[in-house]
Amino acid sequence: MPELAELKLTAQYVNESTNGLSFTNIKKNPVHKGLDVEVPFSSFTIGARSRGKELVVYLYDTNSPKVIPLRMTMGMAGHFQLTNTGQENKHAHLNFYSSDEVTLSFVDVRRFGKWKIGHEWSDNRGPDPTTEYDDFVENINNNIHKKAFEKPIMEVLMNQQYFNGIGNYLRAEILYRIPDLNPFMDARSAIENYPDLLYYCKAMPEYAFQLGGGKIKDWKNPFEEVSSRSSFFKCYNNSSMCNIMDRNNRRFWYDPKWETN
DNA sequence: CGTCCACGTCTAC
DNA sequence: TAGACCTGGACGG
Repeated sequence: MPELAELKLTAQYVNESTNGLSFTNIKKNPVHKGLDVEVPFSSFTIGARSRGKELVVYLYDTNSPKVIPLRMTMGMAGHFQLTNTGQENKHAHLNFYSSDEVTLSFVDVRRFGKWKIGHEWSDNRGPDPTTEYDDFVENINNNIHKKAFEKPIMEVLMNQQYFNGIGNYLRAEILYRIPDLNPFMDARSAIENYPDLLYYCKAMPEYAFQLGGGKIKDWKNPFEEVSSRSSFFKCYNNSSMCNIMDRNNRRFWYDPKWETN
């Protein structure tokens, strides 16, 4: 999916693009199998926050202090787009109609994104390593004795219970930035012996955010910023690096010096 | 034309 | 631990 940095940019985009707008209803595209979203307010404003790979859109009643959260994930390609009403994207699957001739759409070509009204953050996902760093570290330290940390660090970095927001490109770029760490080392030893590792789980997504997001083909940066992709991607999808399919069938990119035969 | 691949979960043997 | 869920771009014949 869009990973942590893209989620953060998405929340920022929702907030900036809908500033001053008043919404009247939310409609699901009938081709999508997801749940319908009924908003019991005749008029509402919206605001978004991200935490790891989740996004919550808050719906604020114009006529009362009531607020309803809408929990979302972006799947592999989900993003938001503000268009003139009637000009919505072919793959717009949730449309937030405003009374100002514009519509905010959740656009998701592959329809892997999900949503659930009335819910905030999932409790099976850990703290955000960028905005809740101390909690993120504590959550790992409190659980590091568990069996989950006996797996290779390159796999454990994708476990959202502990590394909420780290995805396939971030794990590759994080591990590549720690030259002495063998990415196939068990996670417990890796975390105990390479204290930089947890810090990089905060620093790398923050860096990607500053550059305007990962800039991978399926994800459209809503700000259209010109970012220097090459300064971020040193390993992921780089043909001079090695890659293998991991136990979860995701391609892991890594430094050839760790090549396993 | 066809096959493979993609920033992610999910649930069913 | 496979698949299922999806579309579309890249690339091969």
